[in-house]
Amino acid sequence: MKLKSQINDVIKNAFVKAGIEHEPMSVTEATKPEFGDYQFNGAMALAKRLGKNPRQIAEMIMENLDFSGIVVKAQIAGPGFLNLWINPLWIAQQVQSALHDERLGVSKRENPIKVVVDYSGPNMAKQMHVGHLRSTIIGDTLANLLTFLGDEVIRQNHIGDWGTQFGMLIAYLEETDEDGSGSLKDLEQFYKDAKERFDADEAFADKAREYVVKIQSGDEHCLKLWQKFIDISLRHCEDVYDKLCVKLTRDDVKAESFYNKDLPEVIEELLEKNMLTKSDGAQCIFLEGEEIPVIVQKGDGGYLYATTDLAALRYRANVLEAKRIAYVVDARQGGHFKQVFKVAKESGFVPEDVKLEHIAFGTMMDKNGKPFKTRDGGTVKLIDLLDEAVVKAKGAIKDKEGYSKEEVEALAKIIGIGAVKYADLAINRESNYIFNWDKMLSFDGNTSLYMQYAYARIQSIFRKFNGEIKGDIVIGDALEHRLSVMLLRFEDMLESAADNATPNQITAYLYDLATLFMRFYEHNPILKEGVDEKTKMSRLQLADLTAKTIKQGLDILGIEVVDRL
RNA sequence: GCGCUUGUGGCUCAAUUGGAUAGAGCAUCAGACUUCGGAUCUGAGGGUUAGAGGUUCGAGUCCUCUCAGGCGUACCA
Repeated sequence: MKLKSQINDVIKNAFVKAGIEHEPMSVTEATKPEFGDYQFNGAMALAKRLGKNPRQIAEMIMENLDFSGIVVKAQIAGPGFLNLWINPLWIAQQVQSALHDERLGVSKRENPIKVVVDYSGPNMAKQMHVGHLRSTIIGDTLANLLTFLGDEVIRQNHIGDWGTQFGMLIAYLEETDEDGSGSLKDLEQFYKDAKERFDADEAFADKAREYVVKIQSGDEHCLKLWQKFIDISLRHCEDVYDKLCVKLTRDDVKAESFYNKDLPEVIEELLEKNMLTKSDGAQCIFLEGEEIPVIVQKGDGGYLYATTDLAALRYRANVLEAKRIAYVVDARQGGHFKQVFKVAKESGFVPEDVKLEHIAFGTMMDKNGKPFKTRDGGTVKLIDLLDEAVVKAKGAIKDKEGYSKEEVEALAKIIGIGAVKYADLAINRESNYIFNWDKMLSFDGNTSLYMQYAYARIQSIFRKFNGEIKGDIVIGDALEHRLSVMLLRFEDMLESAADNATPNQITAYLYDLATLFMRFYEHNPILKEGVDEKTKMSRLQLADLTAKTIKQGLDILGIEVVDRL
């Protein structure tokens, strides 16, 4: 249900009837209930151009409004706001049809496009740490969202599996534990040990350097070791993805090394296009208005990550045929992406009509606003953080007696992981955010627990009712009206969240919806005595669609619901 | 130095992309229960949106300057 565009149509027709020409303008949601359901502010904007006062224009529109369909009432207010009320009968119908639709009335895109979402991107030499959390879950949410809306989403996990450190790592692997079963349990420790060995023993260091060259030249033995190392490291990541309920699989992995064969071609094509300048021995692209060049080839002939990113962009635009490519990467790399995108367009690696986006996000901070670290100053391993979340969630479960031990485990996982994800997704992704266990595991406020509670509470109504729902929805009062309109806004909200890549729009919506439902439920009894059958049935259906919408919304965020908690 | 970015009640965050009296939660205070799950609901206090100018019918949002923080600044990714 594209509610907004339906109301826009009503306005547009009024403009046509009034004989006013104008570029399309959209209504917005009313800021207050007294102002109706939607408002149109265009009269003010048009006033100057038409040489009329805004209230006059608003009146012209109002006189030509069709009040026989969606809109039943309009009112001019203030300098020229046109407040609009939606027909409750129409709303009731729409809610009912949404309830009987698998997609809750959300339409599939008429013109779906191929979208690449690049996210997570762990480094195979190290364990995943908290820095990967945001990319992983924001990216996954965006991918889920676009998939739900009907786009063809290609998830891409651009893992870091290439570079000089792998020479050292595989040399150490060969020396200590060639099958990798034991010492690689903790990658962080493994890396530390290898580095120590590297610094202490000159012979080992030489071997490590030699192995770098050998992998790059395709030496079979070294490649085998390398592959083993990557496999084990990737399995660590998959444990994390699994715990996080993130949908990334091995099929989504396109590692850095995948683009190795393309790198010389990238340089060659840039040469042909006359875009390269040699500076201090390195191949550079100097962009207009940019002080620092993009270096694509080092003085020693080696390639850099800008080169790989260009190769990846080329692949994604031409082979994968993506029309939108979204990089969910830390905001600090903004400069890098700005430049690389520019080069990609200017060189023709990516056609003009392909949309390139850097979905930037801020850093995770501790309570004191400092970057999130362990007590002794190390990076926090993601897997440890998630395990802790589950332990803490167990403490939050009130009535443990009602469940078996396994049920408590399962519940704690859903609650704990959901809390971590929701807290992250609920804030504007571009700002840094402060990580706080107590806040995220609270039942109050805009948290996953509040949402899960709201859902469970509605399920409890249906357990108690345990009958067949029939009859029509009737909008009985202002709260039911507002709740219904909120439910119908679902698609508009999702579209906006998808366009801007802003998961916090989803959480904000869900929170508003749940809050509104709680108020509705407090004031409008459903199963209590004295509620007539028709009203009961109508309210049950509103509750049903609310629960389904919460569930669908959380599902897009990759968060599960439970019937009881 | 240059560039990017942020600054909103005590705290954590919103604000439909320039719209009406800047909204929530936490905390504080005051209410509502023989609970359709009170893990709820109703209400109150708390703001010169860092500061100063400007643009216009209208600015937290756009422009300029100042102050304060964060980040980035050519052969790591």
